[in-house]
Amino acid sequence: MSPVAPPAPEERQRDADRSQNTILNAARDEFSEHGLGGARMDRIATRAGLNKRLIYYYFADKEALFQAVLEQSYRHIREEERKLNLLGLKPADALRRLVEFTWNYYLDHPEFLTLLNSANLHRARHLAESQRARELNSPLIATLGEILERGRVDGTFRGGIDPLQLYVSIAGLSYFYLSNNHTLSAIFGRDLMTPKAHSERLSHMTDVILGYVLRN
Amino acid sequence: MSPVAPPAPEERQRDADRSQNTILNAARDEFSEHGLGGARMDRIATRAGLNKRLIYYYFADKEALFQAVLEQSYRHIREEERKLNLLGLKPADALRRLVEFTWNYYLDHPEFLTLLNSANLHRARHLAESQRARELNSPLIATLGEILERGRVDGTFRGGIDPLQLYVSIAGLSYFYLSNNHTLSAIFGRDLMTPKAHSERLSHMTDVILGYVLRN
Amino acid sequence: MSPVAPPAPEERQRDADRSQNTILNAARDEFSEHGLGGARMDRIATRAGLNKRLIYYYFADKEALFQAVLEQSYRHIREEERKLNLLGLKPADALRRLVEFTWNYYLDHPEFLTLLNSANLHRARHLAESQRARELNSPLIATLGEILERGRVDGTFRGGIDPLQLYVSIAGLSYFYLSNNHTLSAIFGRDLMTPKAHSERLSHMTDVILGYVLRN
Amino acid sequence: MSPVAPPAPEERQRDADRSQNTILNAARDEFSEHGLGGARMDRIATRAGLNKRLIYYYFADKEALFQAVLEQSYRHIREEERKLNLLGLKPADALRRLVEFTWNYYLDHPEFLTLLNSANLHRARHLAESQRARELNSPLIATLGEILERGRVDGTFRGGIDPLQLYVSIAGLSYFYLSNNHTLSAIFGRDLMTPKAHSERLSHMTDVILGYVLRN
DNA sequence: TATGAATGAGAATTCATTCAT
DNA sequence: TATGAATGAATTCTCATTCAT
Repeated sequence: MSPVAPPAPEERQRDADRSQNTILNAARDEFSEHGLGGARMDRIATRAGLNKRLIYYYFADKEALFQAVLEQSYRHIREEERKLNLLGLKPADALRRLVEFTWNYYLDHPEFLTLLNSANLHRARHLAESQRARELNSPLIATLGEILERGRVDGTFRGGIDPLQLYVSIAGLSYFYLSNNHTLSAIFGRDLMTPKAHSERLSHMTDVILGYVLRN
Repeated sequence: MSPVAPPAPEERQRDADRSQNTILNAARDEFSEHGLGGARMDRIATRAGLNKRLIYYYFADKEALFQAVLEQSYRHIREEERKLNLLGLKPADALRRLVEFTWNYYLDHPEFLTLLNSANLHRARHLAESQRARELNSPLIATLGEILERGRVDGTFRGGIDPLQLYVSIAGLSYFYLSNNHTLSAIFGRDLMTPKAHSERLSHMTDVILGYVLRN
Repeated sequence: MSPVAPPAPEERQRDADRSQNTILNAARDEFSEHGLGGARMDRIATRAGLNKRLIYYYFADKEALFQAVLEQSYRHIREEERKLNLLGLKPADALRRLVEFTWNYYLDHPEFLTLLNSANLHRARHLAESQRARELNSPLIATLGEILERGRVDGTFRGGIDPLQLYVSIAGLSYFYLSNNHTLSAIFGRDLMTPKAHSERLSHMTDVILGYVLRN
Repeated sequence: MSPVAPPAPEERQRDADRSQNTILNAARDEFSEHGLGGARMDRIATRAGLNKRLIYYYFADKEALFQAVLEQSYRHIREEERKLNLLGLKPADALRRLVEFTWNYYLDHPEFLTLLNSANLHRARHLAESQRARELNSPLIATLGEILERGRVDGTFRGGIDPLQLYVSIAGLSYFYLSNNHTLSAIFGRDLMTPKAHSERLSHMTDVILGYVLRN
């Protein structure tokens, strides 16, 4: 007779959830370090400290796992974006805040950048197949539209700015620097990842965005 | 007597060069479509129309081949950059020209973007091991420095702009849009690759850069 | 309800052991027939009746497999040597017995000879890397030392004989004949593998060893 | 017009002979270091400093090359054996001389041992196919027969000794020690290749052979 | 005689995935 | 839910050999 009582159903469920999450995190790390093609199911299992077979129990296959990781990552950044509360700030401050947030998020979540690269290498097939692609739309586009409009109305911002274009620009300024920092460093022989370099970059990007947006 | 003259030694030599080049181009396409991990030596051979063994005859292994492709790609963009002759233009025009060139180059060479992504996924190890990493430094940094200085002197540009920061920003504005166009399109439900979208993007980027650089 | 009881855990475990052993035996045959360089992993799998992938599941690679085979072979001969119980015999009889045992072991285990040759071709690198190299030391050296001492004391043996030298000589007399029997036969045009030839050789070797050891 | 006169026919012949010999020596080294299965045609070409294609020009294929190497090696030891002139010595001295010669030859030509091992691994197929196998028969067997007979007649040697058995024994005593020195050293933890160890071995072997042959 | 280019067959090893329990 | 054993299909890389000159 087993001395340990079998777990109650809800406990088992909790274990299941925990295992799934452990796998997802392990997979996220593996995919972001090696890309989809370079990731190894074996390593994911090892990272998760779980049996490889279990991955297939919860996720259909490598592709589905990658899709799940991608969705999770998008969900996470979207949640963070939602917390920003930009509309409580003056338009120029809201933009400063957004530039700063984008920079810091990418800095703190380098895996997000490489995951996006992988997703694009595969032509976003994993998003196209996702049921929840639309949920992944950034709430910031609408917010940004409103900020730009307010700024235009109060006379501080120039008019005619497409929020999506601006969103892409803000993202691009951080993204390129961080995503390509290895090649940039190798080629320009300059360490781009020191705290000083970081603060210079943030300051530069803020200047660029505000320089563009502010009615001189 | 053979009716066809035997190829001169230089000619024969050129066969080897031609094979090597064919392989390099095929490899560039394969790596850029699938990444380093997803690329298949078999497919490279097929694309090149050459025996797989020959790839190993000329290049040590997959890694070395990737490195060669990367070097070639850098060399190519650097050559094009060199042709730009920005110093013959007025500072503001020179910046417009540079934004436009960067955009068009990335647009015409999507493989360059994905190769860079792969290189960075591997922490630029392939550049670090390259003998010629330094040759790959962009001539534009110096040129950009001179343009910025001239603009400052003639009173059209603000001062204190780091050429490297500006270079990275110009690149980033194009890069993010093009490299991530699949995920962006999937999520925002907007086709970013129409001619109209392209010209809007170019116009936006030019405004951003000049809006930042011009003294009010 | 399944009519067959599921194997107990120890049973299942034994499956793994059995597979490993099957592989080891197949590998031993393949390596001994073709040498390390000439052995084929595919053939080992076929001989074992198991999937080739399984070999890599249990053994890191060809080299590690060879090492495992080598260790197993040494362990086997050492076990047999241990059973000899030479100290229960009179010194001269003990030597006769040892010569006979060595001869018969080599005769019955031709794979041992070729494995040793392979190991030496590779400068015993596989033993050097073995954790258990020391366990493979022959118990016979000590035993032989005692036998020689007893014989010396009872006046039948000459003194001053190094047990290791004698051990090597006893082994060498059988080894050369059996390991090189193909070239010897080809060159001298005499079949060395008939029963008669065998018994003549054994008799000759015994004479050589005793002729040397006995105090005239 | 070429400033260098084309080589005279006999010179070309000399070049051809030289190339063949260079290849044979390179092949001997390669085969003896790696065995037949582990030898690489590429490395042989590199060792020879000649084009790989040339090997195929002179030798049909790898097997034929191995056969040629083997024949050459046998020819060489047979030549040296022929120079020994044992019949000019007293029987016991002749045997001492032979033991010593065998030992030194193996010591100075370790490649001969590994080549023999390879040949035997392949069941002496390469000798069987050789036209000149018979030439490779050792002249020592006859000589040894005569020595033994003289010794018997002059009362120093026991009778009834088979020269072939004795030849094999003399060879085996040296062979095992030298051919297996790596495994022996690894297992017994004793360096067998010091000058002191060598002279002890030679002395031991001489004692063994003479102890056996001498009439009490 | 000599050589650089090229190749098909094969070899070791890897990988995602499934079986059996 | 969880796992160790097993596998087929690749995948990278190697090798002896031949082509073309």
